Amino acid sequence: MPELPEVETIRRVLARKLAGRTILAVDLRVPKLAASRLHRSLHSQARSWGQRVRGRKIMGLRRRAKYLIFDLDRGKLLVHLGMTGQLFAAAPGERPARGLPPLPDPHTHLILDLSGGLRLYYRDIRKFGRLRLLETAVEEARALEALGPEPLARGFTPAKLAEGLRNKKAPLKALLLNQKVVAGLGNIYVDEALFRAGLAPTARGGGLTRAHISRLRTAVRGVLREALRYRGTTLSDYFDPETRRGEFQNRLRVYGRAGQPCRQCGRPIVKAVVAQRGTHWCRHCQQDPCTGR
DNA sequence: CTCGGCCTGCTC
DNA sequence: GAGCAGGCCGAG
Repeated sequence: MPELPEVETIRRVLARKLAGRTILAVDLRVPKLAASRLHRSLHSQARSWGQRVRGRKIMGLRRRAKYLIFDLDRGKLLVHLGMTGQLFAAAPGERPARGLPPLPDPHTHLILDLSGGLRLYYRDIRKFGRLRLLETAVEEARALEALGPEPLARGFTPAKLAEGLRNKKAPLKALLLNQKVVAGLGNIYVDEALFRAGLAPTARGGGLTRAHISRLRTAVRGVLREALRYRGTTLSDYFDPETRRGEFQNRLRVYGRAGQPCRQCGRPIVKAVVAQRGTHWCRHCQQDPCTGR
C-alpha cells in the first residue's frame, strides 16, 4: 500500500508527536511480524521482543525508502508497512475518525504505550509488514544495504539512474519497482512517473538515451514531490497516523484509470500485466524508444 | 529474471 | 468462487 509519499507523510506526522517519549509497554499480538525467521516458539520470541523494546526512548524518526526508522536511545526500530500496514497515534480510548474501527481491533498487531499518555497502534490486515529491532549500527547498515538511491536526494543523479538501467533487458516497469535501482517507488508511482516521462512501461531499460533517462528522473522526482504535497494517495486503506486521507488519488493520470480517457490525448488508458503487476498507461502518449510504439 | 508464497478482504 | 490488491523475499 504505502509508497514513499505515504511513508514520508506518516513520518512527518509522527516525528513531532513521538520525539522524546519513552516506550512504557509493548503488546505484540502477532509475533511473526517481528520474527526474523519463522521460529518454533513465536510466543516466547514475542515476549522477549517486547521486553527488549520496553523502556527505550524514541529520539527521532527517519525514513529510508519505504522503511520507517525509529531512532531509540539504544538501537533502532525498523518498520515496513508492507501492503496494508497503518500506524495510528492516539490517546488511550480516543476514537479514530469515522469509517475506521475503534482501536485496538482484530487487525491491530502491535500497541506501544508511550509516556505522556499516547498510544501507537500498528494495524495490518494482510500482515505483510515487518517490525525489526536493530541493536547496532552494523545491523542497521546490513538491513538497508540493498537499497538504491533515494529519489528525492542529491545522489539520485541522471548518471545514477543510468547505472541502474544500463544493459538491462527487463521492462522499465520492473526496473523502477526494483528498490535497488531507485528506492521508494511502488506500483502507483511507477505508472505515474512513466506517464510523465512519456515512456511505455514495457520499454527495455537498456534502450534509453541520456535524454530519456534525464526525463525519467525528472518525472520520478516530480510525481513524488507532488504526491507529497497532497499527502499521499488514499485508494482505500491509506490513512496517516491522525486518520487523515491523502489527496493525490484525485490527480492520478493513469493508475486506476483503465478505460478512461487519457487526460492528454483522450484515448483510453490501457491496463495489462507487466512484470507481474497490474500496469496502466496510454499507448499514444507513452512510447518505447526502441520499437517506436 | 520470473514465479509463487505470504495474508485478508473486496469486487466481479 | 475466482481473481485481484498500494510489497517483498526466496526459490528455481
